[in-house]
Amino acid sequence: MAHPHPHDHSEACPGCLAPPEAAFARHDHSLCADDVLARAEALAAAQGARLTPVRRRVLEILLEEHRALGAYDVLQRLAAEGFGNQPPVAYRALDFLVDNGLAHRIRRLNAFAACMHPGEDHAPVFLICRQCNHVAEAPAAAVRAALDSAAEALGFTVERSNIEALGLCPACRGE
Amino acid sequence: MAHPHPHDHSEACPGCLAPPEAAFARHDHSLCADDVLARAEALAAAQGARLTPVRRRVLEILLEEHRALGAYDVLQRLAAEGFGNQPPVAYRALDFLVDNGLAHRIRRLNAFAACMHPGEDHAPVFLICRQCNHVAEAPAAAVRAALDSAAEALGFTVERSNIEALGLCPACRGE
DNA sequence: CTATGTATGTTATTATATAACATGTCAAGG
DNA sequence: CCTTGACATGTTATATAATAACATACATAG
Repeated sequence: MAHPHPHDHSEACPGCLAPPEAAFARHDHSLCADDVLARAEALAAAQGARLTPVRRRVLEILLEEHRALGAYDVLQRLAAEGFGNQPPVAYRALDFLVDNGLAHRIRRLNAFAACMHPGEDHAPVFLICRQCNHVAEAPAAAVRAALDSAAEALGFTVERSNIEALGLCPACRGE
Repeated sequence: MAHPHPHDHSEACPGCLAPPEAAFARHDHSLCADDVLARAEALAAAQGARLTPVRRRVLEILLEEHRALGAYDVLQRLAAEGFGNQPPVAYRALDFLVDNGLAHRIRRLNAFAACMHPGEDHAPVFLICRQCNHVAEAPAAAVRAALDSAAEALGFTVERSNIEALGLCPACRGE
């Protein structure tokens, strides 16, 4: 985690949490990003999903940024790089990533974030700092279990869930 | 719960769960609605919040319907009844209700639902049936506790949260 | 090669939400 | 009584987010 690197971020890093404790701590995000990208590629191959240039690029963009990005933010980046500049271009790529477990949609923000645990079949919980807008993907098997059992008590079967929390990250809390 | 009443619904009822088990069961929703409305009024008075005609009407509309309503759905109803017919009219009333704990926003649906437990300081979890679109507000102290502890492990303080699950309600699961 | 499924490009439209300012209402203090 | 200030509502306009529908390209199995 302490490593010389051309792309060394000075801010806290949002979604990363190779060790969960590091989610909001300063660290070299590019290492996570590289790792995630590699795993995403392997995963896509394994699933028979085609990680085409646009899709891959969108994932890279999500990984670069230290927060969730709106579809139109992504689109702007794509357009600047010679990809299509119409909304469906961004939405299609984002939908693909979400459908294949490579990104998450954060409904509270109308935004998207790269998944930091592709292929791990995790139950993501998002912690959104209202101050600095950083987003962390927290491990939440326990939360998901509680949700399942609350639902089961009512005879409801959970297929997908989104669990999002707004609050203060450690850094902003300190101030 | 088995009671003669002019407004006796034939469908399952969404948000109600005086006993939680009844959430998706058939029951006379109008009793819940009346009760909730009365409690909402008391609550508003206690908080010094003004439950004006539009606001009250919006709450009634939310209580009538057996699912979450979009702001524009509500607006349409309001307009038909002689209230303003511009988006801010609906959004302001809805925002008021949400801010005062009388309604919830369901982000997955871009919609709003009346709170079935006004004033109880509950941690709402929403169960959304993808088949019939009914929405239930489940008790979820355990879920919220799990979320808090997951967040705390990362040094994150949760202020607000939205926990939503998509799946199949008992009725639709049976088919 | 060529047919077929999938991906992308493009135009247009729909859906959701808010900014900004004008007008009205109502109750507390003069 | 009246006026003033806070809050609520009305209204115009616009911002932001998402999708429908169709055309074109492109890869790959047959």
